[in-house]
Amino acid sequence: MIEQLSSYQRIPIRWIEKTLIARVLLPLPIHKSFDFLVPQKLSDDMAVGKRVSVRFRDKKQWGIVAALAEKSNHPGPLEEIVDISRGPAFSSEALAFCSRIAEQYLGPVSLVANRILPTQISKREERFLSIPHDIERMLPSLETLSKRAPRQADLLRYILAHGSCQETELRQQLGSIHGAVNRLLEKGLLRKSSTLHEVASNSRTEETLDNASLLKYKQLHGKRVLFFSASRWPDYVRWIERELLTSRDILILAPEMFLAQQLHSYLQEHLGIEIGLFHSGIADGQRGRVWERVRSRELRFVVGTRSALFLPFANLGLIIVDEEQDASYKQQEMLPHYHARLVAVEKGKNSQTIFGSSSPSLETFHAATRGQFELIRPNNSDRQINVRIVDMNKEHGVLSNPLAQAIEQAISLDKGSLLGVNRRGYFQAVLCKKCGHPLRCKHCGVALTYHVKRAQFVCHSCGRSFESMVCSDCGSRALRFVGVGSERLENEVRNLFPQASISRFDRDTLPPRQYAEAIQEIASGKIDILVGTPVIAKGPVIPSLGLVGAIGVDRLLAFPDFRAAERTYQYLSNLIGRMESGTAIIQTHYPDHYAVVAAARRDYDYFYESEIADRESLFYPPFSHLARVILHTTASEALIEVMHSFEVEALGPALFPGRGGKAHFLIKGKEATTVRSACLAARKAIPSLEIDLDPA
DNA sequence: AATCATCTTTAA
DNA sequence: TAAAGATGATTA
Repeated sequence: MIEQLSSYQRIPIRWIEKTLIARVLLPLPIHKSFDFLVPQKLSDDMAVGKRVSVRFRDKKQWGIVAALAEKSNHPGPLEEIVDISRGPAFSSEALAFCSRIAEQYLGPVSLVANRILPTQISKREERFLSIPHDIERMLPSLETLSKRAPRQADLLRYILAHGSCQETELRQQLGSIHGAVNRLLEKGLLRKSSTLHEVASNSRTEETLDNASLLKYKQLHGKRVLFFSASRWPDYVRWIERELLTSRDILILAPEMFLAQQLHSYLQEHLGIEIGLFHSGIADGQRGRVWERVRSRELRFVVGTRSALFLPFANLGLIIVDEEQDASYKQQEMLPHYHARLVAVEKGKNSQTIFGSSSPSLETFHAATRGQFELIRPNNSDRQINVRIVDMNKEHGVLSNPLAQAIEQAISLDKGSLLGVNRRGYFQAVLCKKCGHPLRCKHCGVALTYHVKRAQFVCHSCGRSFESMVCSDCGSRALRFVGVGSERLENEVRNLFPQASISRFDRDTLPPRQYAEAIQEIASGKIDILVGTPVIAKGPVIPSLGLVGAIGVDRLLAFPDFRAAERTYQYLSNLIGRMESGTAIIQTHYPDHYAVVAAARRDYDYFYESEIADRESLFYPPFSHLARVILHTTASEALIEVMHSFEVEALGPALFPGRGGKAHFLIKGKEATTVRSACLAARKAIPSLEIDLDPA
């Protein structure tokens, strides 16, 4: 109170009376901000990027301050800001960046900014758990614990295997651990500290850090690099080590939560420093804490998923986007529909940007061949893998003979088998009975989908439909519908190998914990056969594997999307890449398809050459840019009208399966800016238009 | 997004 | 003709 009075006297009257106005972004899907008065008592704490509480439409609402001004254009009276949050806030640069991205993707800034900023900040400081003694002294206690307290034993084993880690990581991997941690701390078998302590273990470090043969690839020259390599993590460690010598910030992205998690513990283990972890699976309070520590520059190194791009880094020196080809980098459901790859390039304008991949996306590789990326491609494919394509036109049943035999052999050799099955397609794929090729749309080359209800073949890309079709390759009228689900496969495998232990997971979104468990089980030999959906293809090598099987790839290949072949190739090569040495078997009805053949030969260039030619002749990315717009069928005419005045093609309308009255168009143009401005103009004419630029 | 005013359709 | 339904503008 006294302080306030004294500062009162120092400031001349006219300054006090000058009103301060805050432009506030409220969590509404509209493209404007609302002005509020900043009361005198809050003016000291006020800053752009802060979260503030206001009365809006007679209700309390939280919003974010977009700007401060002295005058308002609003004719009516202004409400006062009620309070300023002490939780996470944007730095003004981070807010500007967020606005720029939202605008670029034509999404409402107000909604996007409010979604990106965490709401709470956890007060509890994360501490590191480590082991105070050396391993020999721990072993007896570990044995006694195993009998009476298996939970505590598990925990110790995890730390012994992975090195010191944070409590959050342990919780993600092992579940609820609070009690066990406290008891171990009481017994003095565990140590808690605010900095990362190295564990007295000699099992780590040597395998990667002395890999001198790769040293020649370790110097970075360009701002943008495509690092095309099957094993990348050790090189990341090198590059990060070099970057750590400067005082700039580091951001590493992984496509999925569980991959971010794995990469995080790998890097923390090999670098021995504290690294932040940021993804949507982390509790909000903890995310808020990471956010604030980044903002205060206390934390300068974060591993996370695409949402980590919006963290308030002040001075990014290095961005690594691992598995850059992964489709998860595209934000599909929520606004804005950004692609993390493009956002990373934008964010990393002044820093080193590295895209890492074992099979780069066509766009990125194409850009690299044109000199837009420096290509680093070590020749390190010395794996002993024997790939075999099984022509399912000559086999019947779910499991082919060669695959069944290979599984039997793997079991007898005590090696694990990984069976990937694609249950992703909701609709049936249509294949020609004679030549096994999928039916394709004559106009866009995209695989057709059969709609049972409408009894029509529909192209989901351009909206054209056909009553009947003949095979575009051989002219045959005989068609077949294919479909193998993971459950059916699991049953089949159980029937054939009743003595084997089999595990399956088929949800696409797994808690990282379960995923890690399943991989751990097959790595340790606890299970013989693991059946799973395409997620199991993602991740580093599992050493104990001796067999990889791909079942039902045809669905991926027949997916109604121009990227179907690319996805198939990537999926297959990732799946095969999880194995160090052994046999891989691909079951397919079209064994001659270039995506299958290229994956089997482990020949990226062959795939690239075939696919890029297709893309060019059909005018698909990277030769064109796309946007998908969703509207009510009645507005179709208006949309076509608007599109006429731009140099774009409007393909559609394609009716939405399920949602009545809604349809989507595909907008295709040579330049990204043309497509964007065409969509912008279209939204002016049709306000309810949903826009997705660079759709997946 | 939620709310309120206005215009349109619908069933008796 | 009243009531239900769709549309549109507004929010500070």
